[in-house]
Amino acid sequence: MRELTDLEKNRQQKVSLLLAAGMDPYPAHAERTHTSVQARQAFEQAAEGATVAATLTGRLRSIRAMGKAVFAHIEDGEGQIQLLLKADILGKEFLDAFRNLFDLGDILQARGSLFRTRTGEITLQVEHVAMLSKAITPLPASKETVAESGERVVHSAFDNPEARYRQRYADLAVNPEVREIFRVRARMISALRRFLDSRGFLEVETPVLQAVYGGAAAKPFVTRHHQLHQDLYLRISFELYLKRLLVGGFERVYEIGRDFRNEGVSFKHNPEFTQLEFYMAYADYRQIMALTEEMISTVAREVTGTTKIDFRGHTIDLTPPWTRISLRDSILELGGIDIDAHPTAESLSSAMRVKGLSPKAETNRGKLIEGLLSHFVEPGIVQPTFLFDYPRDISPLAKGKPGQPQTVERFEGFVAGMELCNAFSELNDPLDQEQRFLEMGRAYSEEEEDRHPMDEDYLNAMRYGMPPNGGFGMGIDRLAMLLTNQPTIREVILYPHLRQREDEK
RNA sequence: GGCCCACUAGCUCAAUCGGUAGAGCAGCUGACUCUUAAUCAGUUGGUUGAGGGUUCAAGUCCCCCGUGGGUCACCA
Repeated sequence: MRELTDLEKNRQQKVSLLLAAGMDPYPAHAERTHTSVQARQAFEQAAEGATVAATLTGRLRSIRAMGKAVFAHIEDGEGQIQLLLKADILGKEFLDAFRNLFDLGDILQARGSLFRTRTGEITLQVEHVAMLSKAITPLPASKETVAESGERVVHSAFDNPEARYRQRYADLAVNPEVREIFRVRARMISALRRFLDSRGFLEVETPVLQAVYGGAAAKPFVTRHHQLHQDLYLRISFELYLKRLLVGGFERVYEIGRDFRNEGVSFKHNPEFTQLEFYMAYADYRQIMALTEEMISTVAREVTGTTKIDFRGHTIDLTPPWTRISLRDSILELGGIDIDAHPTAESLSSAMRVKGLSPKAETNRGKLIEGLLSHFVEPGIVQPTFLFDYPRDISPLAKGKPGQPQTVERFEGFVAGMELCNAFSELNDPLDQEQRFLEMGRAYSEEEEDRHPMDEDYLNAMRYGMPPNGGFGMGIDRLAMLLTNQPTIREVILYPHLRQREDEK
């Protein structure tokens, strides 16, 4: 265990002093009659001159001691409220004890009556105080003032990202705007559920531990079941399990849960992230596209009150309809290469070299096209845009486009230079699906980690007959970034993955 | 995994050309009964991320390691 700092030792001593003074520093029971917001409301609604008694609880966030009176603010789940402790009410001895034994960060309970100070602030005139939890470690010191412009100015803000993520509890305790991000995130997820529930979707849960992983191109995390002597993979997508349910007769299903991908970490990638996937029988990718823009604009309106959101200096208008452009047209327009004129990887590679690009050798046509997409198209997309009709050889679970052997009915939604969602008319032909699995298997050598196992059971399910359906997947964290105007995924994940520190090993 | 940047008091940050490590807040002592970054006076607090090297002298220069941030690669 680490040694306590001098500040902490000092506070630790106050625990025994509190006990000696007959005050339990960590009592089991607390009382509260009002939250800070309720107290203010009660005072404002009471008749002029009436006494409004209240018992409040919260964390001590500021103390201004001035002789025989002490002003302080406590903060509860809804905000801050001021306390006034006066010697002529509490007695000089108790006021001294308060000043000696209570510190910033302590959680306390205060009983008294509400009044308005000369400066107009509704304040609790305190008649009794009890400690609810003595804080040993001081919270990171930060103070805030309100400038004359009305803008909130934070002094000595606790804003070092590493420290904030590693001690998210301290971050949340001192940065109310961080708490707000996670409130918005929670409202966003319940709005998504409401939207899908109201359209007849059934929420289900499928295995996180899987013997055969699939549904996306990603390296999995491997774990071990000791009793069964079996390696298991943490899922990289829900897709194959959810579509099995369509075979079983559920026509509309969705799942919100965690996916795990053993890949690089960046401002838009965390090793574990929250995904929404839904599958809708008898819909194709065009219908899913319409449902997508409706869902996201509805959720944005419910959560932020508008479909025009501010994100990193842009105003993004999520109001339907979103721009629709085929992948071919977008690459032709922005990159000057017509992918339809290049049916082979070789031909496309040479066209790319003419444009000064250096495509990797031994890669398939689809991956080259994907490279063109991320090079020419993705970074420039600010307003919500659907790119549609993707290469078949990077979409093994999507249904082919009639008459176009190299293209599948698939779209991705992009906003603010980020891929937000991915959807397609799902392949439901078991023979075709088996072919695709075999093609994917041939595309990688035995050693390559990207090589994916054949999912025989999934083919079995499909042979029983799967209704035609449209499927959809979206990174919830990225939507949360958008709706909370945060530049990195770490700001919208409570405990983003960080390397373990040497001194913690 | 590559490259760039950062790491100094509990928190936020200074420290000129390599020359005694400082400030604000927090803390501690005291004054003060309408304050709100309260104010005023005094004061404590440091293995400068770890280790090694160069030098009379290293927070500063070099090497190596750690952690983080950014970026690239990777990511049907």
